[in-house]
Parts: sequence; C-alpha cells; structure tokens
Amino acid sequence: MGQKENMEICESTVIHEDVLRRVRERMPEEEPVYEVSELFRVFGDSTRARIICALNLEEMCVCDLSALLNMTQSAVSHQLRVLKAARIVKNRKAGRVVYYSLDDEHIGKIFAMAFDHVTEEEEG
Amino acid sequence: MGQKENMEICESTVIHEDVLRRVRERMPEEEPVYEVSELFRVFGDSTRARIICALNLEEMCVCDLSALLNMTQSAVSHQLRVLKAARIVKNRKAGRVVYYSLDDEHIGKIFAMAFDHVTEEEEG
DNA sequence: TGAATATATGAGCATTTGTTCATAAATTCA
DNA sequence: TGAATTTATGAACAAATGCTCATATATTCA
Repeated sequence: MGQKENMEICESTVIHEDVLRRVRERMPEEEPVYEVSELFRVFGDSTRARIICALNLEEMCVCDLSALLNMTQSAVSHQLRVLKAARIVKNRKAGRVVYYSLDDEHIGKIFAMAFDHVTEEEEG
Repeated sequence: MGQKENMEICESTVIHEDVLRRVRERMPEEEPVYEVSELFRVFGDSTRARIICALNLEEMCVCDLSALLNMTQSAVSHQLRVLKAARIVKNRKAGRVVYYSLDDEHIGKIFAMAFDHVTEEEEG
C-alpha cells in the first residue's frame, strides 16, 4: 500500500490512511494558514489586544493610549509599529500628534467573536 | 483640570481628556481582554494553527497528525497539550490511540473569519 | 532659530516559546 | 508476563519577544 515509501520520508507511523488522505485533500493551502497564524500571533499579546480594543472604540493618539494603558510611550509606540506592519492599524498625522485607528472593520468582528467565546465558557 | 495628579501616577501627557474618558468608560473589562489575547496567543503559532485546521475537518490521532504535518510525534504532542489546556481541543482514548478533535464550533468560525481577512487583503 | 513636545527607533536584557532528545506511562497482543 | 506500540512529559537549548533606556526625528511656537 505504498506505506513504506511514506515511512522513508516521515518516520511516524500512519494508522488511518483514509483519514490522512481526506484531510490532505481538504486542508487549506499552507500560505493562508501561515498568514492567519501570523495575524493571531499579533493579536495574542495583551498590550496589543488592549490597544486594539481601545481603537475599536475611537481613534487615539500615542500619548493618550499610553495614559490609558498606563504604559511607557516607548512601549506603546513599539507595539503600534508591530500593529501597523501587520496592517491592523493605520495612522494619520496632525502636527506632531499621530492618531491611530483600526485599519479594517474585520478586526473588530474577529475580536467580538473571540469575546463571545471566552465569555460563554463558564459551562465547562 | 486635575491633570497634575494624573501626571504623578502616569508620567505620560494626556492630550485629549474627553477621548480618554469616553474610551475608559466603554473599554471592556481587563479580565476578558486578557483571556481573548491568551486565546489568540495559542492560535498564533503555525503548528497549532495547522493542527486546528486539520481537526476542523476531522477527528485525528496523534501519529496521523504528525504524519500530516511532517513533524515529530513529540512536538505534536506538546502542542496538543497546549491546545487542550486552552480548551481548544478535546480528546478521546480508544486503546492506545488518542483521538483529538476541536472542543468548540466557535473555533472554526473564528478561523474562517481570519481566513476571510487575510485572503481579502490584496486590495492594499 | 531655539526650546518644547510628540513620536519613533536601536541596543540591551530578561523572559517566553517551540523544538529535540531521551524516556516514562499506558495499552495491546502473543 | 513481556515485547511492541502509541502517547505524554521533562530537561535543555536556541530563537523570538516585549520592555526599558537613551536618543533621534519631526513639528510647533515664541
């Protein structure tokens, strides 16, 4: 059953060849999976999550954000850079003040769904 | 304007007190924000994301998963532990084989939404 | 122009993370 | 019971991460 060739490539034993075949057929492409995990990686820090929650309510400048989060301007600025590189926030400059806002309405929806998930979990 | 007291607590300057007040009023509680970021943190690794995508299609055992992902059984098992601790997957034991599946249908939906986001992003 | 202010950034550092390797635990079957 | 097999786990280590500190950049205003 061609199993031996498989085992040369990958040392792990395969128990359910049919399952494996079906899943391989229907698995999403590698590239979008990496992009999705990258998106989640950026979401997955509490400072960035708090920034996103704030900007989901209103556009804010850096120093107001750092007051809100009670964090250094530098720390907030570093994280805003990460968020901007990931195209999660955008900014607009007005004089020396830089205003940040969410770049996409999807973001808020994904967060809302995640909130649903964590708050509906007191059954377990 | 009570600003000086604020500055004793937090050294950052506040430019827009009204914005800050409104955002503070409407910000979600700290606890659920941490839980959401923790959920995303777990999603935010490509190995775990691939496992989730696979289990979103079908229940699978550890060795089939490690064949699918072309990764060590140990590495997969470690990640499954992380996923189980986060209540993202559940397992069922049948003899020596342990079958894993998604613990919640929310997970698939959140991923689907994230896929939409990353694939709809060629407008730039 | 020069001081003040808002933001950005690079280096350094402690912490966290994901994998590997070796091995333990649990189960099946002869 | 003992060999084989599937999964789980602990230690170790390299890589990534998030913050701090110092400082650069950009803009305003007197």
